[in-house]
Amino acid sequence: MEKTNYHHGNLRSELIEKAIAIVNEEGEQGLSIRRVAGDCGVSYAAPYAHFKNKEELLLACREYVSKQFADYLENSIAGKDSTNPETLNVLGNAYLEFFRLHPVYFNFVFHGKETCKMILTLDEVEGNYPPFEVFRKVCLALTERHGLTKKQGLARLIKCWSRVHGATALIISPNVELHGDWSEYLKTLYD
Amino acid sequence: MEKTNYHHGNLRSELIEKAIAIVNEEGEQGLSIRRVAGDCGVSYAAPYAHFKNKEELLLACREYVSKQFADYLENSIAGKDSTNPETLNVLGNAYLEFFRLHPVYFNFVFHGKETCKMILTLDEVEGNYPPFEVFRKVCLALTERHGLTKKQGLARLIKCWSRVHGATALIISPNVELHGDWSEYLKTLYD
DNA sequence: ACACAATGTTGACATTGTCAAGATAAAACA
DNA sequence: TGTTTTATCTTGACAATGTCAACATTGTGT
Repeated sequence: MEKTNYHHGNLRSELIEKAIAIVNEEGEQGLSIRRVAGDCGVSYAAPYAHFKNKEELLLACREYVSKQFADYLENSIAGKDSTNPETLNVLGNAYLEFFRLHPVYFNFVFHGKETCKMILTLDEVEGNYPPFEVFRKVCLALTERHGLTKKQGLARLIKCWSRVHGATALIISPNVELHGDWSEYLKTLYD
Repeated sequence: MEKTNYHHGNLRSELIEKAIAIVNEEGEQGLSIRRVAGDCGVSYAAPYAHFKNKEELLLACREYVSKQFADYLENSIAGKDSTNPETLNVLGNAYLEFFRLHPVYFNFVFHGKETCKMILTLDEVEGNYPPFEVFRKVCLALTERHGLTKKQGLARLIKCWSRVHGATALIISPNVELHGDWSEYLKTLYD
């Protein structure tokens, strides 16, 4: 494993990780296939053995980050009661916190075709966007527990996601300036 | 004006318009300086007499679109009473409608540094983001008319913008799929 | 041991952003 | 008016990049 350098052995994964590292350091516009390849110590065309083109690498990166995002959401409510309405707030806060920790990810992930494909429904859908799934499960539990209709439950799910997303977009944006502290407005934004 | 082709006479404006046309037809990734120049019937380096670099052209385009956006918002409430709370809803609907008419603009405009710079305040700020200004004025009138504090008024402004933005992001996204009609959920999203 | 598939390398080409040097027209000025 | 200055445009050049084709190397299964 150390004498031969010809076969990397783990290239696909490392390409994704190095690409994400670049996005974190310089933003998406600093990312080139050739540079990622270089960072992996591999020639500039090597990535094409693993990804059809740049867009596919980006897609894999967005999926990778989305998985991290979903995990972060899961962890925030680990052990909590899904039928407690408060849990939905915890989830919302985690949503915001994740992008506060990684501001670059917000535009990176929610941008581009074929990314974050999500079907807005209370029912389980194979392959639905993982972060959305976390919200969906909580909302489903809430809905069943409190005897709401599917339509009411879905309305709540959509409302919650939409509001948290909108608030995050505003709070995270480097172009938006607030004189004062966001915490004073958070409650208004969510509920 | 027709015999000489050397000097275009209106290049800066036409560059912006042709660039926006390309964004509308093929999205931002299909836009190159050289192509825009070609569409204007001018050589590939001509744009550099008007814009320092590609980013400056993009910036001008985003400003151009933002102005259209602000005009659209203004028109939606022309002649309406700013002290009527309903006017804020009208504005929110116009926000959504604008991006329904031009879905590409949503990511185009709200993306990139130095774009859509806005200062969240109820007070007038020279050069604040024009579309935001429309919302701000209505909220200010509302605040004064109903004897709210500045903080309450600002909270309302932020809440409104944030919610409308979040809802629009969801509704507009080509990656989000809803079984059914958005109109059933709109009321929940806004209020 | 051998054939095949997976993976990696180099060379090549088109596209693009950007600059420098020079051409041309318009505007300012004497 | 004729000249000079400035704004605008053209061509040529270069580096970075995405992508492909041809070939090299390694691992795998028969």
